[in-house]
Amino acid sequence: MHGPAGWWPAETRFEILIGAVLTQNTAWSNVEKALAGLRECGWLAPETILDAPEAELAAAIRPSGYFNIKARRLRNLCRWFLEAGGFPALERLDTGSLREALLSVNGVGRETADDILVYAFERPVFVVDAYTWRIFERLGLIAERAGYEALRAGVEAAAPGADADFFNELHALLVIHGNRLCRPKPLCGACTLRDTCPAAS
DNA sequence: ACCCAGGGTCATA
DNA sequence: TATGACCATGGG
Repeated sequence: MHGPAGWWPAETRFEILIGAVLTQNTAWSNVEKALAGLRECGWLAPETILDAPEAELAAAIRPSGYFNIKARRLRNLCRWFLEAGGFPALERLDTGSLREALLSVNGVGRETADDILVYAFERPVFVVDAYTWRIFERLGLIAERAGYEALRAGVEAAAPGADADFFNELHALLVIHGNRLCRPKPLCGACTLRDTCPAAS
């Protein structure tokens, strides 16, 4: 009914890693502006980002907020990515090892790591974010604030055999419909079902 | 003027 | 382990 969401919005695979950092506690509309700034400078690949002066890098991503910190985090991530051998080498790691490697980067926390695992490496991982807590608590699916790992592993265990596409869509829909600024379009008034209402599709 | 947005690190207790 | 301060922009 609501999908497919078609995540992650990016032109290249590495751009997903960049977007995952830029969107930390930030509206995606602002991330798009920052990505456009990077695109203008030709700074969407790890080599070119590392080659850029950090102050200018920060200026390019200014609209995404926290630009000084995020400029440093992007450089940390790029340095790690190249030193690790890029996608060909990283793809050979099992999901647990790859997750640990991502978490070793200063600026990459659990949610950012899991974003990258699902959307750039197509691993079956459940991403827990603020919307997940809000929605799961509201639905009574969790009694109190369990830890991040407990909820992630719990949902993954509850969906045995689910592939990366499943977790891709699940997280995307939780974000899209958990967003207070993204209310569903109202029905036309004559209709009672969204499926059949021409105004709300 | 305020609240919110696809978090994470660091210092402190 | 668990809080709190800090980072900072743009739209509703």
